[in-house]
Amino acid sequence: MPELPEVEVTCRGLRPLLTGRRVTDVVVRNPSLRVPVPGNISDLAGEVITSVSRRAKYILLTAGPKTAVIHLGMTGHLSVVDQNEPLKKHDHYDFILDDGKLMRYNDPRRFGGLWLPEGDPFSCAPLLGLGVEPLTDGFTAEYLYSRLQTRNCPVKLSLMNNVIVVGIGNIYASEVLFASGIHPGRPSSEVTMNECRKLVSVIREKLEESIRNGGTTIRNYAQVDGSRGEFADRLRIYGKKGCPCPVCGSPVQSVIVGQRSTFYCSVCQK
DNA sequence: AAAGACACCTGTCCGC
DNA sequence: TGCGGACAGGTGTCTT
Repeated sequence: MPELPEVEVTCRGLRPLLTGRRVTDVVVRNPSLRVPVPGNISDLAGEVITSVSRRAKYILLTAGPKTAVIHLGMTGHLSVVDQNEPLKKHDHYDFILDDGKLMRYNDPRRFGGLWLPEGDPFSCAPLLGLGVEPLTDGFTAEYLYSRLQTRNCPVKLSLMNNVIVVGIGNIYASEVLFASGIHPGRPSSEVTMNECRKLVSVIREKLEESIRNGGTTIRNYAQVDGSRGEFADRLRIYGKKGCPCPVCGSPVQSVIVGQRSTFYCSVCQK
């Protein structure tokens, strides 16, 4: 599923298609998601969408006084299509729009979620306690260093820990550690201040480069218009087990860290 | 408090 | 061709 760049690309694709549109109805076809579609989602009907934004890997869709919070899980996908678009397997819900189109959520693995919190959306369960956004000024080397100092888990897990920094998932964790020359299994507390400087700058570069390229499509992910994310062609280490390291040529290694496949070069990363 | 295991699902791919 | 097993972009919960 989508990591930060894929969610950001989805937001940017949705924004011009949804902003200013009235939601005339909400059709829930299959509410069964990891976080089931709430009954009050139909409260959105009649409201005009005023903004589409993102916090971590959550999409925030504000309509009138309400904000729907959408998570794509591993395989969730949002598209905006004509109202006569034929249904596909795993189409879960539609927001019907006043221009003859609808926004449709499809999710084969059903790991996604949908919330319509009462009151301040940032106070609702999934958004509470999230760490810093990596593309904001608050994400500094000093901040990262201070958070890594107190942990002994592998640095890869700290980068994927939403309490520290949000939006970095399994693909980008391997990519940024490779680009920073840091072994994914290194204890977090042994990462130096200089390495944190490198990490912060590489994380910004990689996420922004991916957003510019429409995100990463390995299997399911697609942009709102259905096109693939071209950053897949720019991955340097993720999924490259046995291939020559793009820097030194030695074979890319694969190891399980935190129950997730992890890719690294044993020569370039220490 | 932190880390690890596991659960939630379906689809796809690979080896036998 | 069929079948079993491994694996897939996330995250919440339970156990150590």
